[in-house]
Amino acid sequence: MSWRKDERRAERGYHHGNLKEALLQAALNLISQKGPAGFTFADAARMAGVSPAAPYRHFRDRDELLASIAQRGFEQFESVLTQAWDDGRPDTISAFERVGKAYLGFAREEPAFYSAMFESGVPVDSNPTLMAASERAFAIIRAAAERLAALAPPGMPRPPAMMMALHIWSMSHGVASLFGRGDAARRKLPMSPEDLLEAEVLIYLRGLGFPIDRRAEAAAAEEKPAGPWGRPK
Amino acid sequence: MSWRKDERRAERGYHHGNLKEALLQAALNLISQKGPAGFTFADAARMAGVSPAAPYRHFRDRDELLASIAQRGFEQFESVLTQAWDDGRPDTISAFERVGKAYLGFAREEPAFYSAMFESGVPVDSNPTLMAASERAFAIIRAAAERLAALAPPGMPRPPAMMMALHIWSMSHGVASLFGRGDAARRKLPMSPEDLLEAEVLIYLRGLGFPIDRRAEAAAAEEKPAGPWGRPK
DNA sequence: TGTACATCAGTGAACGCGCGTTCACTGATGTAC
DNA sequence: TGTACATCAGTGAACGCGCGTTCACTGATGTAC
Repeated sequence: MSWRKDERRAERGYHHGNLKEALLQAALNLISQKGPAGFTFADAARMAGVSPAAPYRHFRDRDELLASIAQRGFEQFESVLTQAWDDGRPDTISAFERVGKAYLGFAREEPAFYSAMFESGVPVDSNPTLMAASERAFAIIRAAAERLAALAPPGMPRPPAMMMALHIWSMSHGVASLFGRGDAARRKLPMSPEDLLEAEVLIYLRGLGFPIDRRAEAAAAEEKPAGPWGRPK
Repeated sequence: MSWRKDERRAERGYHHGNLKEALLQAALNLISQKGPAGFTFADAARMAGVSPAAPYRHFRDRDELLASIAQRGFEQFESVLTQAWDDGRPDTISAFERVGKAYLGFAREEPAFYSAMFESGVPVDSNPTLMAASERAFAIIRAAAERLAALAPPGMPRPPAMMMALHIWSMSHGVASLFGRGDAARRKLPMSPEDLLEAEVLIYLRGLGFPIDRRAEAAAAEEKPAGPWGRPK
């Protein structure tokens, strides 16, 4: 068995070269396998092929590693949302819908990041750089809401963008963490989380006075095969 | 130190009498202190004042204990929601609002239950009785949505109750788990989670065609002191 | 270009600790007669 | 009413294990001259 380790070492030499990165990747792997609770410092070291003392050169303790992951998660999240938003092209509404889908996509494809960011118990506001990363991600949603609010038809009271952003965020997070997660705790749903969220946001926007076509969202409900979804008789 | 333990034993005799209950309480305590990850079987035994082998008479392992807590959580959740709903008295809309507040109240006052139910990684659908308890709780929201849907004014297409229920649930869970939690991971908000959720639901219902007074929800936004909330200029 | 030296990343052995789990046991309780 | 016995809940000692953390160390890298 031990030749494996030796071989690894032979390949890479005494110095790893990129251990910090490797530890983050290893931890991510472990989190996505066993949840944020089920990874240990020693585990990560083992997976990266170094001795259990090596990680201490890069992280003070397990919590610091976890916080680093959450931070990187927020950065990647921001980048995904930014790309989806694409500064509101080609039009605000469809870009907005793309952001919603990107949100769910991230939660499903990166459950390890998502749970480190939102469910690991890392208190975001205790770490300034983590806090800043989190706020940069939220800022995308907020900017999109701002643009949407500016689109308010004449005669309609312009909704506060911050409120809209918080509403949209809570809808997205709610759907993602109940029905759209990438792990075993995902709850079954008689439709795709994407459709559920899209209908939810459209109805909400109509409630704010936006002229949303009623058929678009009705279609989302009707197209599905019958089931607990409860097609109206 | 050991007299403490002896004294405890002297008080209660050789048999504990209600150990299963005591273990559940102990675990709840530990979870609310350190999160669902931070409690151990041995810890719970110690807190209940019994030997580390004693819990095995009542639970196969840690996971079974955790599942029991989640189950009890859903039962209590159901009871809280049922009481708040009060079969739609005095009128459907205000009872519905009460349910929303009760949802947030439960999440804040029972963070240990809430996280065992929704964030502990216990897969709900792997355990039939847990699944059933979860469904009974959701059924209250669904029943309320049903009554609300039946209230649709003439000429308005009646919204599918299941969809409404899922939308409301995701909003409530989103607000609760981002802003309304009872532990350190709670995010700061320029208003109360209750007001945020209430406005969100009202706007949503208006989007479905319900005649919701616009002032009610505007008030929620305006009454607050200025801040990041972004009072319109 | 070569050499000496400082710096740094990773080693591996060691430690104390608490956990999960098992075991034969013992004390208490309930019940049959 | 009393006694014998079965059942059951909790004991406490023991185990192997893996974790977090420390330590003096060593091998590699970079740099000053």
